[in-house]
Amino acid sequence: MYPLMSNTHTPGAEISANILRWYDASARSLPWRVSPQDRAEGVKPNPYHVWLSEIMLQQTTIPHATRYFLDFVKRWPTIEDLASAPRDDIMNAWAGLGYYSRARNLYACAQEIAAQGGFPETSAGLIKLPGIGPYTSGAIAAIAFNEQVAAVDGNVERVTTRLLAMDAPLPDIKKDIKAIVENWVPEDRPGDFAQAMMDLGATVCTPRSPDCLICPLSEPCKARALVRQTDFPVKTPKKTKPMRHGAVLLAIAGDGMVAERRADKGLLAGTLGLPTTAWNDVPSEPAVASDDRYIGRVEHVFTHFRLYLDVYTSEAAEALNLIVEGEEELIPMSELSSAGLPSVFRKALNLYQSPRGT
DNA sequence: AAAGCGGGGTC
DNA sequence: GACCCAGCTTT
Repeated sequence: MYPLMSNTHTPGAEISANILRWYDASARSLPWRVSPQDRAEGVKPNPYHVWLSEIMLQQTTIPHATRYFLDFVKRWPTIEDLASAPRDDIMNAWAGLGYYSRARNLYACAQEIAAQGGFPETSAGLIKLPGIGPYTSGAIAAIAFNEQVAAVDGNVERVTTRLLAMDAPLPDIKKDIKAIVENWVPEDRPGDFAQAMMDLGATVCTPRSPDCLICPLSEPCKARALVRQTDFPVKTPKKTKPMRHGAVLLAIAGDGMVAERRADKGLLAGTLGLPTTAWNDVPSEPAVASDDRYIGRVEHVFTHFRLYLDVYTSEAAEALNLIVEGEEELIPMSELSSAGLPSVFRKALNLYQSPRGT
């Protein structure tokens, strides 16, 4: 009846059986996860928790995202709570987590789901929602709704390209990997299988030093047979990051500091920002003489450039060619640490509050 | 297909 | 320094 399952001795069936056996004994315990034992007893994952964790974990490590996840579910226990909160509250709570379009899409997605009365329960329905792409739709559908679908993230790419010694570079073979892994997804435990593949990649089949001696897939692994484990996956080379330079103003007025909500598009879109100049490709001359109006310089690495930012106090305002983005707010100094500044501005603030050499 | 988009950890 | 991380969206 199921062509792919007609032969239980296919490599795929063996792979899923071995990895699920390993997962039952070695699954990581995570706040948003239902353990394989609990799942076997009928415990269902909370789709809201699965979705929220998946969005937070896009290109983000578990230690970094976990605190945010716990804060969010405590503050907004249901997706309806999240959907009815002010958008800036979500933006501020996301500050420091990065990739802020995720926060904007999180809010938009929550509102769509609340309006629909609940989550779509298929990957085809999920992928239409903002912030949910090929990986996340598969992950939520498999983990929360047991759809027989593959969730191919960086871990799964690594495990699969090693297992099959796939020489073609990523991201060209993303779709090939998805099609291959989809054939391994077991009928009865798609959610556990998805999490098992990710756990294996994160804890055993690691990027630099895979622990093949404890790997449940070491026997069929072609990369191991070739002793070329770390040659996979092959990736197209990345461009080197250019440098940019600019200045930021710490405008202290009375008991507060001037900040502004940044524009809805582009870098750090929708976050709370400090007044800043344009960020240029060439170093600019100091706006004021080296005196007490100049605090120092901070460095921050973004996805596609490295920024050097000179930090000045209020008195330098007229000397700087500041960009006016939105409506200014005066944030009380006592609330600044929890106001939702992204990391680059937090670094500038920290330099002022605890000066150090540059 | 390529570029834009954060931030922190590791070796 | 380079690489990695439960990638998505826009061009």
